[in-house]
Amino acid sequence: MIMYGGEIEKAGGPANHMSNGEGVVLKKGPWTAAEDEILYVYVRENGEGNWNAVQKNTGLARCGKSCRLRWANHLRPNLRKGSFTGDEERLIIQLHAQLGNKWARMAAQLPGRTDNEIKNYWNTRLKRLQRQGLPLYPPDIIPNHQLHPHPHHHQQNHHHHQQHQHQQMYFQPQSSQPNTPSSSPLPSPTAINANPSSSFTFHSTNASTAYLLHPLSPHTPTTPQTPSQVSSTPPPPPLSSPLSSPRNNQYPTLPLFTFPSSQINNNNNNTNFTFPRPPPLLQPPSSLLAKRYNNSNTPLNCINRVSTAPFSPVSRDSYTSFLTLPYSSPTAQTATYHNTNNNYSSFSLNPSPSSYPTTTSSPSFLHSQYTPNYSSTSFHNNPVYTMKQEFPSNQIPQIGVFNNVNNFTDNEKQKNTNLHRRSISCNLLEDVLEEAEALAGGDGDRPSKRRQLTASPPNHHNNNNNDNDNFFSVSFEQYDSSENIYSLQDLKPKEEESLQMNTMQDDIAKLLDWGSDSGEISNGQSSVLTDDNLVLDVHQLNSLFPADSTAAETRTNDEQNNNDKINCSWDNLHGVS
DNA sequence: AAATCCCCCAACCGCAGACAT
DNA sequence: CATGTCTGCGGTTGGGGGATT
Repeated sequence: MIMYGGEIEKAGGPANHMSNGEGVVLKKGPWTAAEDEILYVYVRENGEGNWNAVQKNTGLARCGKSCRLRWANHLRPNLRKGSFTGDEERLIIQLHAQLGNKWARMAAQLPGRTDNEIKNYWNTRLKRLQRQGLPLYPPDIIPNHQLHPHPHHHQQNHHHHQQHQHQQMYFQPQSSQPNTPSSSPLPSPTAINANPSSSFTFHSTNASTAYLLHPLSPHTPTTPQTPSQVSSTPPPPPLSSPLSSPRNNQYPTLPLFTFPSSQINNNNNNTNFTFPRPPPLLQPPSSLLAKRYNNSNTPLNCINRVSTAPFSPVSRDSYTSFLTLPYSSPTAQTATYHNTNNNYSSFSLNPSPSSYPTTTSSPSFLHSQYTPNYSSTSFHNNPVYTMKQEFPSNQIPQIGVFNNVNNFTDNEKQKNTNLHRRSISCNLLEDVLEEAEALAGGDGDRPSKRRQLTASPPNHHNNNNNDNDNFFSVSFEQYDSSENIYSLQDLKPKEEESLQMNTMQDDIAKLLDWGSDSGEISNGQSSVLTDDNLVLDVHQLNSLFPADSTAAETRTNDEQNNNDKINCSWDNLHGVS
């Protein structure tokens, strides 16, 4: 096997290397373009997971952890690079106030962002504010630990003595409960939401913030509700079937940050409001996706794994397929909402090429003008690279490149199409399972750490929008801004949904058998836990974060015809790709 | 112009949980 | 049940580069 070590000789001395225990010298330090290409191609072929096998199968002189990190932070599709937007920053602050240094969980709320990015951002911000003597949080955000001090509760990883120390050291101006350096100032997420039916309470010192989070309530009010009303009357449990999907129309999307303060009732300056735990996010039966591979050095191809499962879970083909298949007009898959200015914004429920930021730099091998030679010798000899070996920070694969790399046959495309059809119908079952677990009093509310939030993006690459596809067609075009009501159209009739339920009885039974199982899947995003007690509806986040505006700049005319609106792809949604 | 500071960010490390054997 | 492996998370480090002194 040819070992590719990048620029070992050039880049590093002995300190830049380590052994994998089998005499293979593994490289450390910055990744080169060639290494990226190897990793990218490998993941494309084999899916995520089993990272240690990358080195074994490709000769890439990188440890599994390094490969995983590189993929998650730089190579995976739909990464959103560049500076945080104001909305993102605001959300980060809010999330940090609620979650503390739970970067991965915060990243789950910021489509396309990685935990590392958020962590870096926060640490930088922390440092700056400390230096300037400014408070960490704006006056309208009170950190959760000040509202729900659990001085005796230690976080799960309390061994991290440094955790939150900065905040403890600094952010004390309003705290009546001193935090000792050894105790986490933040309530445990588990403690917050130990009860499946418990609600998450967010406290805000003004109505503005409350309003921002109002849409998080899945119980869309039929009449305008002031934050105080929301606070005083905890929403009742859903009257409809508890077997609900966050993707269905029960929980329409409202923009979180687009409401001008003038429209907000400012009478209540100290608002507490409560919203119930959101419906479970979609995830396949975890046992289907147990990321344990066979003992051979060759990891199971994800597609093969999928094909043997009763349902089609999500795998890497969830993105590769939509990346490689022709993009079709999202006619029935575009959800449009009015904001309060009566402007239209929209996002597409199906991933579209135009949803990819394209003006940020990308690994050169991902660009169409670069035709890599995939022979290992070319990797080794590296004769074709003329670009700087190390990428800049913003590296985003482009759709066109994937098309270049993926020469899927028509049969393969059809296979992917079918897989996604099944994925779509499977997602409802997964929700059913989740809810059933919760109703059964199991610990479905607290999925194991390894159970990752995943669902397949509805792959509308064919133009035959059959019922399965329409299942995810949600249009918010009847939002009445004057009453803050979202009416829904283009929805699948309840009866049809019920029929689907009935026809899936047997499968549900199977699923229930798997309920206690635990596993993990790869979602093509950075790690995302599913036991969020503050999981924002991904639709809401989609409304929050329209695709990188730069994407629109490079769209082709045809694409613009199809997507004359801002698009966010499913793959931008953490855990839903 | 050089030194220093600061910001940004990629990547590493250690640890713990989940799972397989 | 013990042990080993894999993975994910959070904390930390160190280099590059721009701004400032």
